[in-house]
Amino acid sequence: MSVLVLHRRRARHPQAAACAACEVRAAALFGALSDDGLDRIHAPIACQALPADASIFPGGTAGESVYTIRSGIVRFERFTERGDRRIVRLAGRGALIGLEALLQRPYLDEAIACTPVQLCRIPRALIDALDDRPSPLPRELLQRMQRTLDEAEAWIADLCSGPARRRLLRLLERLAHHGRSDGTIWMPRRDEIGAMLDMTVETASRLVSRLRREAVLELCGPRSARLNEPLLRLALRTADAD
Amino acid sequence: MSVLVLHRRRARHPQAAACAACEVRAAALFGALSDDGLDRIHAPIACQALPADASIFPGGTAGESVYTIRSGIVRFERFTERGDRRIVRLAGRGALIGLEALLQRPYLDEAIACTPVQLCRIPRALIDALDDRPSPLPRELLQRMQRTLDEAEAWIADLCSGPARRRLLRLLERLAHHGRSDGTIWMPRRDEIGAMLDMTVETASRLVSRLRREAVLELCGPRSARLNEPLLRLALRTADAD
DNA sequence: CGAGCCGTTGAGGGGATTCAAGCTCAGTGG
DNA sequence: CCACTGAGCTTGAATCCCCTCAACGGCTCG
Repeated sequence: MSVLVLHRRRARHPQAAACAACEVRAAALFGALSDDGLDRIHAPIACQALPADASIFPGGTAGESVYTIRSGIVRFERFTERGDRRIVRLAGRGALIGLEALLQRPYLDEAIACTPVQLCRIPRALIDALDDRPSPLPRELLQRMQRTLDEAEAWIADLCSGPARRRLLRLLERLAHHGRSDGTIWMPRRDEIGAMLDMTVETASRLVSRLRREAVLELCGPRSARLNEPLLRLALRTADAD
Repeated sequence: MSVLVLHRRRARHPQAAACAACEVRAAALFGALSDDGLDRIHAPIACQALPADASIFPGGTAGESVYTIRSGIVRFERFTERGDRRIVRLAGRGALIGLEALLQRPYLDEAIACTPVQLCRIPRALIDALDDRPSPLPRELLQRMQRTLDEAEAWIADLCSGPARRRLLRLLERLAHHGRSDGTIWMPRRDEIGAMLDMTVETASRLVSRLRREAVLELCGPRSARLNEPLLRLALRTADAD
């Protein structure tokens, strides 16, 4: 790993020149910045090369940098609620990873090099300095998009893994969070369950019927149901145990 | 559907008052805006109520508005490459949907009301007006996050659906896009394939071996392989046919 | 050389799909 | 009024895909 610490000069900033000349610039974050904007960068950008299987950042830790991938492939790993490993994303050349750092959030997943990778590590302070107007809207938008992305990855981890019964229980758990004020939830049609959880209507129907017999679920109306949340949690724990 | 067309007044803008009083304001987009920012809004915001199963916007069309969900649940549907329907996301109260409009992109998925919903339709021009600084960075960031989200949803649609063989073929197709200059691709270990596609190492191994016998794939080195792309496409079409 | 990781292959069982039939219920028209 | 119809849900039986458990070979290490 080589660290380039660069200082501001009269004429043109050397890091700006380096980024302008960077082969992945067009695809990378600063491709959208003018040369003038690049000149304003005077914080250190660390270029690092990592071997395959090296961890770029661990999941759950406070992020202080974003990274652009100059070459190689990076995967994002997390553990499902049940506890087994799941890869939820791949990122390749030109991708900007670790965006959580911009929002002062912990990294969601562990990022691991699939192949040898070359990265540019960009401290958060640097981007903050480029975006110094007190403008709440972009930040709010970024937070929202980040949350949406979080949920998409959680969907992959929770609703696309394991046997059908567990996926359905996880879905019901989520629907409970969107519950109505009268304690009922939106109950999808069987084919909608199938489209969410990748199963056939028959399987969905069988599983729902079974949950009904187990009193986890009580149907009230065509697209409405009532959950027995303690029993749901119990069923989830049992399904996770094995 | 009721449309509120509001005009600027001397004192405080009525839409600003409406948004300030909105019950979901804390969770919604303009929660982060100051009252002063809200006063700057003078474009029409349409509040609409839709019944269950109504389409909010179709997939693939140019988006002109974002929406906040005031109540209800919305699902996002698309069709997998194979052609069957897949629900890739759910959004509930307070969520901001249709962000593609801010980036002048077509909506990715069709958004459909699961329950009766109440929405606030916010024209793109309104948000653009609030963010009038010519600042390339936030827009670039938004685009990147949007692309990441797109890929996450495509992952759900392609890599979490259907039989194991098809999921593996789709994965290989993606890895080909990240191919190295010498024509080889990064070949994941069998347990990594398992973590990406939710299958066991044994299944992954069997399928890889079979693709090798079919000459779709040729292993060269421990984590490197060469694809026969015509055969890969053929295999994909065959797997999609049934 | 034994230990451990990684990949492969086999046998058996279980879970999900497929194919099929029957059910309820709302809407329709004779 | 009531058969008719179709949509949505349920259940059964047979099949098949994938998982589990198990054993084995190649390979790199200490």
